[in-house]
Amino acid sequence: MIRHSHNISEEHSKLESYLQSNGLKLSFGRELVFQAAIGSHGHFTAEELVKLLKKQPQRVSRATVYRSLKELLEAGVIRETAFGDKHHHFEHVYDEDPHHHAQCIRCHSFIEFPDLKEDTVYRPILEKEGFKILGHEMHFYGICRKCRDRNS
Amino acid sequence: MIRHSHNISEEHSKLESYLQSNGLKLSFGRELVFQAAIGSHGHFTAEELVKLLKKQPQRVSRATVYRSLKELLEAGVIRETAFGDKHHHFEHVYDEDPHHHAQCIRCHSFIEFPDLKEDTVYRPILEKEGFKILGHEMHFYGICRKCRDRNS
DNA sequence: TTATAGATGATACACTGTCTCATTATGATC
DNA sequence: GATCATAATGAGACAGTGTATCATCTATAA
Repeated sequence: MIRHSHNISEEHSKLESYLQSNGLKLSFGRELVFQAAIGSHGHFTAEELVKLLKKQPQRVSRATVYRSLKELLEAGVIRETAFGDKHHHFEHVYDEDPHHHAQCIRCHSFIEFPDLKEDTVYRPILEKEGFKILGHEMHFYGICRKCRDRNS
Repeated sequence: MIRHSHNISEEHSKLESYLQSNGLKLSFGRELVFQAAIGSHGHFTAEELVKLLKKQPQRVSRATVYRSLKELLEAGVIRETAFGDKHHHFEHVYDEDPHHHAQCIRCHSFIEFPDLKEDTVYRPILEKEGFKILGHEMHFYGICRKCRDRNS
């Protein structure tokens, strides 16, 4: 069961209103980065988009990809998922069920599980600090079933 | 209220048994990295330890620091905390109150807030998957007060 | 003593993300 | 359409992080 709480044009509107309220324009480069991000499945990294957008007829530079990703992030179109490695990981919000990740510290595989709104406990605390929450992620770490079996 | 669920020699034993079961020796370099990691407060990055250990009379190289940190990680003496930037962050397990982080996507500063056991909702789900939970972290991202004020 | 295996440091390296700057595009106003 | 101000872009330089290599050193066992 996939919840279509968002649709693409809704996401696009988010971007547009973010751009407008910051005096920015919906340029061709931004549009392409938006399309690439929305068109992705699962996670992607900035560098993956860079490579992807270098292949296209209408090429987009690294600088633009990084800049646009930051905007998409602030606009709430994508969110950052924090894994323990050196890349920034993103995933888009559209058509995704909110979910979290549990990662195995041995094989680095991860499993996803649905969001159950556990974050509500913390929201008042952060808001009191003046922190504007754009999103959150639960990150469990441990040993996955395969690695446990392998050991015993 | 600080929970002393661990003590230093216990952590040291963890390291020793890890080394032994992997045919490694408790060398002077490893011992120094261990001391530095355990002696730290809050988070630290690999590079911070590198700088710290370069100042000491008994100098330790970058390569050794990175190697040893990986071992401490697998031994369970330190854990990785996932921020969205390009550094690996660590913190040691000994003598720490469980807490979480909210990070600003503009200035990368973060605030900490105490753990409120929100994870209990998810534990049954993960256990059913055969995942052995070693720990978890909540990671909020957004805009901090300073950066919000700066904009308006 | 010798042999073996691990430990180390120096260094080269690849990669990620940031920054600058000169150039180009955009769009509003006249 | 011409002009002007402002934003957008790409190229490339750059700094920082983490990895890999390799020759040398150390420790331990035989």
